Amino acid sequence: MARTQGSHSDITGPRILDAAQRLFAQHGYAAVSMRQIAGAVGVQAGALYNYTPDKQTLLLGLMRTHLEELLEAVAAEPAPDGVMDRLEAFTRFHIRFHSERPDAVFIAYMELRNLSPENFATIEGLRGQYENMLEEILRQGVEEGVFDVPDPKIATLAVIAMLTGVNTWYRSGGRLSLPQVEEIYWDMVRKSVAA
Amino acid sequence: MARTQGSHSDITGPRILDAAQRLFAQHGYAAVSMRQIAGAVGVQAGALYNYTPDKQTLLLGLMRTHLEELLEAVAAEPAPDGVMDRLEAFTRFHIRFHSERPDAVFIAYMELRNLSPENFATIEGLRGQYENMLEEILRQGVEEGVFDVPDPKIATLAVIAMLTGVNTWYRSGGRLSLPQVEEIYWDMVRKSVAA
DNA sequence: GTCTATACCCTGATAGAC
DNA sequence: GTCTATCAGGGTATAGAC
Repeated sequence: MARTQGSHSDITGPRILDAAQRLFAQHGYAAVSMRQIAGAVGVQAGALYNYTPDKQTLLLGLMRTHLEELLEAVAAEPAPDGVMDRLEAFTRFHIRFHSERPDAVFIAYMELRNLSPENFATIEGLRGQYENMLEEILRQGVEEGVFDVPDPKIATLAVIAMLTGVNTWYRSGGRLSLPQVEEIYWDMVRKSVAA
Repeated sequence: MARTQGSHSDITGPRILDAAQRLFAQHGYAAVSMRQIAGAVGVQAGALYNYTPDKQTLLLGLMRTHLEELLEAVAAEPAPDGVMDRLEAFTRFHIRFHSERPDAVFIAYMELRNLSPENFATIEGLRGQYENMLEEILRQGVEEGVFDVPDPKIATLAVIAMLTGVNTWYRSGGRLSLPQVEEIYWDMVRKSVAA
């Protein structure tokens, strides 16, 4: 049933973002209609436009929020002294943070095609900032002789691809606990860049 | 200009598949219309239905063909004797095969959501066959004491995620040649599972 | 702030002429 | 085998009442 009229801006806004994130992750941005999102929230399609100028901006907002939260969270992590400890902290942080937000991660990787060139550049810039943190760890480790990778940039992409791959199979309550997953991946990351 | 009537089944069929693969990879399955595909081929939308019963079957065909070709190609590779050599062969084959088919790979990973449950099961079955080949190599290597991974299944997924990640950045004619890429990744794979 | 109503366009798919 | 024409439905976004 349609609700009666009234002011709900403070709760409708977040509910729209939640519904859009869930639906975009499940069916894909292009396959989800504004009517579906509105239906999930319990309003009519037209009401969505009090909160977003258009569908594209809704997507951009989700992706930017995700990446900004990622950068804030990684900046808030305690940074150990040694490069090996920093690599371990990064690895465990990445797995933990990403496994907690499967929908946002999925969208941030899968829906890049639907961004305008400027918006794409914005998002890629944020992602690049995150990647640079790992790259810096690897570069310093190579300098110190602790790591041995022929190309820190490529090694960065390889490690991140491996770690983000956790999201394709990990489910809370499955065969392996998250600490076990962290352990397995940290073991592989550590060895893969070892001197 | 529209072409005149005539029989072109032998060339139109493959051209439809090529156009669909390119467009699906570029914009996403849901964002591409049958009219766009027809336009790229140079026919009217109705003509597509001489070649596929519907859009969904077009997608399934692309994904199944890709995975069947993958399985055929990996089966046709010479299999070395030792597990270390087999892992190296698998690594290099994977990078080479996937880098040659970026569009098909992209679709096979990104459009799983758009498959019906039965079709999804089919595709996942084929993918599982491929993954099992790597898993077998790792299991045997662990038995022989050549590799040390706590969980061969997870290690398989981790290695494949890392290797498939090449497709997100590698471009022919870029900074690194494919043999150089193979070398970098083989180095990391080898170490990551090393005993 | 939400509703209803609607403009306007595009969608997948089909029918029947050629 | 391809065309034109068409159907029924759904797409984003807006206008104006309340």
